[in-house]
Amino acid sequence: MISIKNKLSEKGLKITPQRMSILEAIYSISHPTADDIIKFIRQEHSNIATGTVYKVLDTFVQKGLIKKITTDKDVIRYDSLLTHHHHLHSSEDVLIKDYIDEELDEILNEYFQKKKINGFKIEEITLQIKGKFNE
Amino acid sequence: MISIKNKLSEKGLKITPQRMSILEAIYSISHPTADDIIKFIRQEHSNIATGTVYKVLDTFVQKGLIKKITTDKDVIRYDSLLTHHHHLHSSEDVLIKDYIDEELDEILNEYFQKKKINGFKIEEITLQIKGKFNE
DNA sequence: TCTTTTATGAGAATTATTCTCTTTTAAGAA
DNA sequence: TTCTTAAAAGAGAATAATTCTCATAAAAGA
Repeated sequence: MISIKNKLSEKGLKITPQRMSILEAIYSISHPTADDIIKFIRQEHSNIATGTVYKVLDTFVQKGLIKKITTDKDVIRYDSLLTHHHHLHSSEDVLIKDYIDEELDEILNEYFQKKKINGFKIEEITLQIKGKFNE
Repeated sequence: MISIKNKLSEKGLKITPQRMSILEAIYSISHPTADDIIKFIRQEHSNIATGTVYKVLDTFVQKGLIKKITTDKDVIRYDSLLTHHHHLHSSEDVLIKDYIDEELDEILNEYFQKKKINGFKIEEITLQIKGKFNE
């Protein structure tokens, strides 16, 4: 809990029970939607206004505490893993898993160091790897 | 126009004025949203029901005539470019450009031929390349 | 403890999308 | 060409996700 408070104050955010619950929820649920977070908080703790959740999530994204993930399949999801990574998307359902691969990142960096894209300055490369999870 | 008809009948789809307009719109607008398509058709030609547009877009995706693209920023967009490619996403606005790079695809294929991902069978790899477009 | 700024709550509003059901139409058969 | 029928389109209601508004509450520093 102390570390959640720290994460908020590190970013200059006021510490409120709502923000702490939301951040806890994001750490507890894998790639949650806003609705997942609302349900989690309402079941575990007290009530929370949906508007608050959306507003706080925006704030967290702005401050770099979490990231958005998008898929073809449904609404926006949030990701608490901040180290650079990619995503494995199930082609059959909604499942998403994080995929960390520094060797791959290295290869991509080298590749795009040589091969410039005309009129475009790369900031971040994320792979959407679509496929099938077995068992 | 004949080629649009052909594209529909190739996929076993009935040729209707609505489907032709929608397909035309997708070819005319870069990475349109459903709403972009509706506006385009209503300004150029006749009226069309929004439900029809959504239904037809789904059908087209199902049949492989177009693909969905997602961004962090807004709603689902559609892509008429069918050859495998990646996307350059502006970090400043909503602009998306197609990025075709067969050399890169080759490198990725080779890489993942060697390095298997445990419990996952890759079907398609798409890069989301975020950055800045300079004029 | 007080003050001020910022956050939260409640619910209305908006937006995107889907659904339902009736009417229309494309396309192959006669 | 006309007929038949399955499939598509239309209209608009319904739903879902998200945003907005504004009054109230509560952090955090003075």
